[in-house]
Amino acid sequence: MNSRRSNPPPAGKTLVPGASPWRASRERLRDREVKRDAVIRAAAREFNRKGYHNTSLDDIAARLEVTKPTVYYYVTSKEQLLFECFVAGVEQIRIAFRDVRHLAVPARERLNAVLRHYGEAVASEFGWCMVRAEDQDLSPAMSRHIKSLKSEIDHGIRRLIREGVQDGSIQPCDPKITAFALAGALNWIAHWYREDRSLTGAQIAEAFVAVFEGGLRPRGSAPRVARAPLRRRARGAMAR
Amino acid sequence: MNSRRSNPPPAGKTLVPGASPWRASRERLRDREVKRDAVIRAAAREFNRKGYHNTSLDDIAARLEVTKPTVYYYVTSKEQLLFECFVAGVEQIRIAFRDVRHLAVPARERLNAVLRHYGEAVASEFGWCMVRAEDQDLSPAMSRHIKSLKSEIDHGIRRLIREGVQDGSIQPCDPKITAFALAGALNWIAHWYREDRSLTGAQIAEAFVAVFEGGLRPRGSAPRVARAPLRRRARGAMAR
DNA sequence: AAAAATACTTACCCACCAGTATGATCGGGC
DNA sequence: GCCCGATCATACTGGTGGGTAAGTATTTTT
Repeated sequence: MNSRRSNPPPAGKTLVPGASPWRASRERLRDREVKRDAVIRAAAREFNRKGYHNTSLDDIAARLEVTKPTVYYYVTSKEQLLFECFVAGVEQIRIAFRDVRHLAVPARERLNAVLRHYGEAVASEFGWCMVRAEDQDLSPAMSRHIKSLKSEIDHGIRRLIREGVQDGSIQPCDPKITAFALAGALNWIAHWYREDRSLTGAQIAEAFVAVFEGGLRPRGSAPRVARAPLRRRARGAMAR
Repeated sequence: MNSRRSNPPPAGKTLVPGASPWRASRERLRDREVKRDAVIRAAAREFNRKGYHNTSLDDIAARLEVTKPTVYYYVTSKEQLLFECFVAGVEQIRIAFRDVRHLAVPARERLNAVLRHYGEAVASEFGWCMVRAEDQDLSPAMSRHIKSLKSEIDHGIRRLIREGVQDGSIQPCDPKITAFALAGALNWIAHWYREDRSLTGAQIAEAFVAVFEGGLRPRGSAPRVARAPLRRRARGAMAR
């Protein structure tokens, strides 16, 4: 492959974000962790671009200007690569929960803060892996682990909703179904955010929270909007 | 749509939902369309269970108690199989738009009706394929076709939102981001509905619409809930 | 300087799978 | 009885991609 190697004086490439650390590895940075991180990050980028199954380890290696066995030197399997990306993404959300736990504000405010960080995490480079890590693609052990982490987050959201309903800051609702709606909307960001980057992750999260909070129906002014008939009627043509 | 078809004396298997029509094919049922439908339906089920890439055509064939070439007799490629499943799912949503178009009710009501059918479609057997049909997995031509259909639905939702804002039935908001939030929440149903079937698709859709409409913040009573300080503060620990 | 650990590479294996060539079987029309 | 076309099976190919064996260069340790 490239076999560049020993490039001491030249290669003054400061540090391009997507570049490979092998380039300047001649000098220092004997740090294994740094390289391992680079491998995982490269994997995340490729998974994000082409999906897990359409990305080969040769692709990832090529992106790093290395060969496949080198990737295996830092990682034991492809599935571990996906798992690490997943954990990297999910960790941000767990931190958000921790940060918010001991705040003396209504539960709805705490929930909003978590959802904002959630949205940003999904829009991050690991967002795709976090959201799309399928249990089907992973060994039973890792599948269970991932499910457990996902469940933890899900129940964290439900808990905040429940607390909000109790302290009156959130409209009475079913915590489970509401949590699914909120998380689903945010998770889906990973699907379209690659192609439409007109907003930052924080802006999207903020806008979503605004939608969740206010709802579609107008508030205050214009209280009653034609309590029209209809409702329950467009049936028949639908029932496949 | 289903299989079955005159079941004379033998093969008295009443009618298992996931059964293969080949079973009794000994008699007649020379109907090509019926079998083709069964193939696509079986594919949808397998994709739903194990994902597109983890499902081989041998799996699908085995499920039908047939061999792979038989599947190819009714379908030209694996990607076409996915495409057909996608179209089957998306068609239900397009019908919902058509049904609702000429209704003399506020746009929010029309939107709700569409969203309800949308949710039911996602919870249907083709929901997974519709939602997860990745452009990455398909040829450029089919990818474009799918994107076009998805975009059509997306813009249909945006349009209803825009009309709702104009006729006053929907709170002023950004149609694009709001449509993403709504569609995302509904799309995500496909991810968890396989494991948690405690509710029907219609019930879920109804509950989601209620959340979208009302929002989290309580209405009417309890108007101001501790306009507390905080807000914008849990930073630093997050910026990874 | 020799030995050992580190960090890679080249070259390979092999399981799996989409897709196909070929041919068997069966029903119906003559 | 016989051909014909529709329907399906057996048996194969070709390519891809995860994973590995074994060797090489470089640095560190003793």
